[in-house]
Amino acid sequence: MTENDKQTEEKIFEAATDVFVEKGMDGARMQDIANHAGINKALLHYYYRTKDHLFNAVFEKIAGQLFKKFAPVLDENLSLEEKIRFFFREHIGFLQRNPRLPSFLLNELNRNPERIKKLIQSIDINKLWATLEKQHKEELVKYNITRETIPQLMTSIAALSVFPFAAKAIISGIMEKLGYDFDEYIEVRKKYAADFVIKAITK
Amino acid sequence: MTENDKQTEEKIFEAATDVFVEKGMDGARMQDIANHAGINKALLHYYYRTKDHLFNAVFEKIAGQLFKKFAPVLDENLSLEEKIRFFFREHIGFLQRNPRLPSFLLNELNRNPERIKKLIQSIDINKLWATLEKQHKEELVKYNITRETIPQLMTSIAALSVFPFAAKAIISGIMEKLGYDFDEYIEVRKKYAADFVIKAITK
DNA sequence: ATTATTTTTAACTTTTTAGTTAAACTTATT
DNA sequence: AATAAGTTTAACTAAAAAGTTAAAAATAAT
Repeated sequence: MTENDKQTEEKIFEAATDVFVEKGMDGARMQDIANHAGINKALLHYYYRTKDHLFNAVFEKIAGQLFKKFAPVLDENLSLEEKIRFFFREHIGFLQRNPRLPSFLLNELNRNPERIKKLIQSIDINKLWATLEKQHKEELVKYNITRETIPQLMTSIAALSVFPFAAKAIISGIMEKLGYDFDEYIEVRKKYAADFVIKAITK
Repeated sequence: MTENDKQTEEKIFEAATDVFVEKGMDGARMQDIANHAGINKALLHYYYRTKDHLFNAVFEKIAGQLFKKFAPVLDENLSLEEKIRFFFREHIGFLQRNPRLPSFLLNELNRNPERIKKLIQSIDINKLWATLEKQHKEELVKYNITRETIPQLMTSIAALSVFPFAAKAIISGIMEKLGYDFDEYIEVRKKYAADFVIKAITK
């Protein structure tokens, strides 16, 4: 009963996640989601009244997942370099398991900027900088990191991790042509990106 | 007559570009395009039989524009460092004028990977490497650039330039919250990204 | 002026898709 | 066994959007 409820509700949710992530809100079809879940449209609407409801549920879960990956890195008890390496290993690892999330999220956010305010509430850059300053006071002098350049640095780190997946279609196409494998390229990238950033910020 | 034809055909094409780039193929409406062009739907179909025809025309032009920006940089008579600075200035400059292209292109390519083969034909990485090796034989010893790491380096450069625009909605949201301006952030980025890369690849 | 071309008007068809409904059926609960 | 909840079936409505049509009006070409 309640067990069963959750089973099918989850089946629906997972199917919806797959379809929305692949096709986007506009491209997704309720019938397609029902098929993926192995049920019929009537039951789909029985659980989620409208496409919007379903989409919002999916979107918020996904957005939460991706952003939560960023935050706790700074709290680890590691040196700055180790944190950077840790971040790329974990974050790229997460994206390996969810390669289509970046493209999906970036696109839906660009189309619907209202969604962003909610997400941004959870990010407090001032606090982030405070943590960084406290934990790495002595270390920071070795690096070209100032309060002014933090946005540039943060977005650069995000870019190096996220972009290969956001542009996966093109990059894997080029890789294939060169006889390389996208998955290998990504595996190598965990270290390359970390080295790249550390080198770039070291005085 | 023929003059007029081109006028309205261009009007349509520009309107279609605007709408497709903003809404994507699935989200765009033919009626909306007609309105933007200041004409009616009948005339729109008179010039472009179907939505698909119109979209393909728009997509190919845009994709061509963006990729052409990458290639000719290497042919300039400049040092490697100067080329890197030149690239970020030019490429980010282009994206400043066309901020929505990255999100649009990445998304449509991910949804429709067949399109990619056409685009990739125009890129010849082997030739690119040959040019690089020839023009910078002596210089290259100063840098951590090998044939093996070229894909990593190239995608990193692309990432640093393109990602801020692909993620503009989020980044400008965060900037706003911090009292910074996205446009200033981008202006600064032309130099920051160049310095970042040069520092990262210098031995 | 006349003819040809472009453009508008406005109603129309067709297709696709979201969402509804009611009845029958199945499975779990008591 | 009886009741309730979950699920299917299949036909349906309503709305949105693509695409069509034919006739009238405006504009350009000869």
